[in-house]
Amino acid sequence: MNSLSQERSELVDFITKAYPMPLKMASDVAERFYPVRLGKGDFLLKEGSISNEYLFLTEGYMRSFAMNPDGNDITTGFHGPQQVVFEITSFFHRIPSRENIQALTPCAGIAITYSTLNELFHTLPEFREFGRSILVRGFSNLKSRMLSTITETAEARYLQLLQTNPDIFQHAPLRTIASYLGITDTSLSRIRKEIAGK
Amino acid sequence: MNSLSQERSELVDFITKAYPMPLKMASDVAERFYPVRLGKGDFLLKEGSISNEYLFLTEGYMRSFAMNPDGNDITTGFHGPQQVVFEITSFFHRIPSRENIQALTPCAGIAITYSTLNELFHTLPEFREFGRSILVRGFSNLKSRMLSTITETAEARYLQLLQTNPDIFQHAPLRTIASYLGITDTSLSRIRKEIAGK
DNA sequence: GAAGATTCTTGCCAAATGGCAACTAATCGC
DNA sequence: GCGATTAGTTGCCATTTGGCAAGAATCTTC
Repeated sequence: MNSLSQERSELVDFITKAYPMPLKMASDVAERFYPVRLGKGDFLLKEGSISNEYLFLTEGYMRSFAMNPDGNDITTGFHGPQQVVFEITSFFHRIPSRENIQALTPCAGIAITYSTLNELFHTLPEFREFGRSILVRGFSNLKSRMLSTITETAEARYLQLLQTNPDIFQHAPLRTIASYLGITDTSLSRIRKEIAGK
Repeated sequence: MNSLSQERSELVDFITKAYPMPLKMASDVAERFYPVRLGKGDFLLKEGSISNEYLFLTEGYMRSFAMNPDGNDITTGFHGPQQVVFEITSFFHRIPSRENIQALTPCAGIAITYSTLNELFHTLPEFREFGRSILVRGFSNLKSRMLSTITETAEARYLQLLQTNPDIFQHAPLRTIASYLGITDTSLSRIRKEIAGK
């Protein structure tokens, strides 16, 4: 596992790539992040509580999921290294989350709390641009996922996920991936069989 | 049609509800918005150009849509009075939009440009909180739409849209609503027939 | 108000996906 | 390593949705 200072240095890179700012500013920000370690299956966030950590993941994979009325869990997102992980609605509105965030593998990262993040936004106004860029990126990704969900077949979406996010297939069970794609595990199994036969 | 000053006053209300801030600040912001009028069918944004207006719609209805490879247009969103209309990816990344935004009815609103918005963010740091709240709201809505798209039947999504956004049915053709729901106009027609028979 | 365009509906059949249950394969805990 | 649990596959059939084309209804436009 990387040392805390290595993790902070990764974060500085990440911040300055997302929005160019003085290195000193990015470093000051990174200093405020504290280490977070999660075992496989551990929760970063549980349904009903308020998302209060803004986590920069450096190692491992996580997923977000919601329970639907029938009691099935629906994967709403996957998260990997070099990504910011939190539940936006709960975090910014300060309301209980309807989603869970759970480690698929052992995870390492560094985080800050909601109040520290706001303090940073306040003392370093330029840093808000980073916050905005994370929001915009997430929003854009979700928009394109939405479009592909309503226009493409499950097979096409599966192939696209395989191409853009191959790592996930090594860490998440297919049942989980199926729900992310909006289909049942049975259907995904058949789609894979169909593809394999080609 | 409302006067410009009425529109600005609506915007002040909207801003202070989205994020509490001094009335003076909200008024100063609203002063910078200029009127925009669109006839039915007019475009606020055309695919390939950069979304450069941050529009607060006061009257009328619009839709966003993307062309899919087969040449069909897919509605990605509907917009009504008291909503902010722009294409986030293009606007903030300053890249050509893959979406169009078009007036479904005659529309009135007030707008600012990208550069004026940034200028306001710079001179009134607190106003950024409003910008953030608009992003978070849009993101949250899209997340819940995404979840319902992958978990619910087309009929359930139709009924939900009918309940949460009934106005749209008076202004948008069903074909347009069908693509928003991720189904064909044929299927929507059958779903409506099915519901009517109950 | 008549011709033309657009929108909506319907019939027919095909394709995609789901539900359930049985079965097999892989993994976990001890 | 072994029993128990979890994950993945498959068969059978039902349901949902799509594709296409024709027809009906509605709306533009002159």
